Amino acid sequence: MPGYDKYAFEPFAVTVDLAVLTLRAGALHVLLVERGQEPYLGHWALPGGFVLPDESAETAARRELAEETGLADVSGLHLEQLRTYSEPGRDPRMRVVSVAFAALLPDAPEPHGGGDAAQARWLPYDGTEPLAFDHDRILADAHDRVGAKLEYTCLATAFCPPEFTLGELQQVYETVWGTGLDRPNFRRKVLATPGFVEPVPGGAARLTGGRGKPAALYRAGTATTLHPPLLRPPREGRSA
Amino acid sequence: MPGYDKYAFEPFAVTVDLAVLTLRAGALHVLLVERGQEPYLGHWALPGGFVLPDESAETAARRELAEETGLADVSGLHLEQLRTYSEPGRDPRMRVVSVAFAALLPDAPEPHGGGDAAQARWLPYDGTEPLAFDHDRILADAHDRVGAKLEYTCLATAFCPPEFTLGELQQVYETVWGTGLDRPNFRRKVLATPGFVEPVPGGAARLTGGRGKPAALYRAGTATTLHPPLLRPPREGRSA
DNA sequence: AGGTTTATAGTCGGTACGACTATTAAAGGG
DNA sequence: CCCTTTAATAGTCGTACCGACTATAAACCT
Repeated sequence: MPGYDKYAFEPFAVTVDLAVLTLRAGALHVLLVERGQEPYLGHWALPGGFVLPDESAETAARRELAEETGLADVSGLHLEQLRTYSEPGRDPRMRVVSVAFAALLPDAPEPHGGGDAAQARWLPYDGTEPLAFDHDRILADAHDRVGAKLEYTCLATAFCPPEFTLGELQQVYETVWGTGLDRPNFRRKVLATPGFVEPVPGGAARLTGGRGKPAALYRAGTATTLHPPLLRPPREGRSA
Repeated sequence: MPGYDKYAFEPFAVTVDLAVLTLRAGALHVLLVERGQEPYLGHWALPGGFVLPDESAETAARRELAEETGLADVSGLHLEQLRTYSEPGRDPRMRVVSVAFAALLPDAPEPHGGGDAAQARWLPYDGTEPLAFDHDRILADAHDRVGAKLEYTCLATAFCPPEFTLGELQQVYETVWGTGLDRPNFRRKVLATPGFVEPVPGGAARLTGGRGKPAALYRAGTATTLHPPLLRPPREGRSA
């Protein structure tokens, strides 16, 4: 290693942790794996793994995403770096620095333990999961980040299939934020934002399994940011 | 290392890189160090260094910040993790994963090479600096992040001394965004946001060295977020 | 004193958004 | 087959907020 004193630094293990979020039946779900060894044996944890020698953290994250979800093609999925967790004691065995990512998926099938032996499952997110290591904090940070980015980006479409209704898009906001939104106002706002969604030409209704008037279908537009933003309703609970 | 196969991972060097920003004479400046060895000998680079065995990245960043600026107390300065850069080839010597931070300072004295031998200097930021490694990208990301956070947080006060005028606060926005703002409107917006700033009781003027009516002094308030946000004027240059 | 400079106060019109009502198009039940 | 139910879509109204602009106040300079 020319140029570096070989004792000037401590070598670390570098891993990625993934907060994989999706909407299932109107509720926010997160992909978790059950730990098969100590520490935290039997606890739920975020999927993740080591960064390989020739990988960037982003590459490793996408590889892990494919392995853990069992999906054939994860190239189109939204993957976003959250931040890096590096507290000295966060893994009792050794010094591990973990780069955390959030991944957003349309409703996906139950994973059948792709690469890893440990079982992976979708579990509903309620903000109070006790997870292994500092993973509950990572998950909470992921939720915060996604909720904030819904306000000023077009990120919500990452939770939707290629063609979706405005009602489904609204469900994304309501589920992530945990609030209700007025339907006509939401519709007006989304349609008034150029490039957020564009109508599917012949898009009458999807195969109508439901009651009521079938909704028109839309695709994600080309815009990435919302100007002006779509602000979530201010919390009533002003603490005194 | 119980529980880990000792060959399951590659050890990495973990460093922190700092984009230290300040306002000097109405222009955005960044703290840079001149490299004293290959690679990039003689190039400007962001200050930074290795994360020590018992440090988190945040702790290492604040230590480096103190060393490089030469400031006695950096505990009150705003320090924010940007993201982690981990491309395999970003340092030609070895595998280095770097956690990048942005630090915001009120106008600070010229650093006199605190801990490191390499000279550190404030240089004006114009967005086109060719820096060592991928530091120009880190710096651009820092600028983007700070500009975005000015919109929906009270971050601007981190660039100001403990007591400041509204004109100085406006200068922060104008300098970071590179746009002009209407002074009465800016004033109305800031004062209408509860907790953004609070007036200094006996705060007439600062030692008035300037011409014109002396401005009232304010301190940073307790609020951290701006609801509704203070949006930057939309860019006119809609590319075709 | 008069003019310059900068801070502060106030006005006015347009846009956007929250709350609400009305209409339309499907499914289902008697 | 009509009538109810359900959900999507259309439209209205008042207000908060924001951009653009004008007016006043308080310092300094010559």
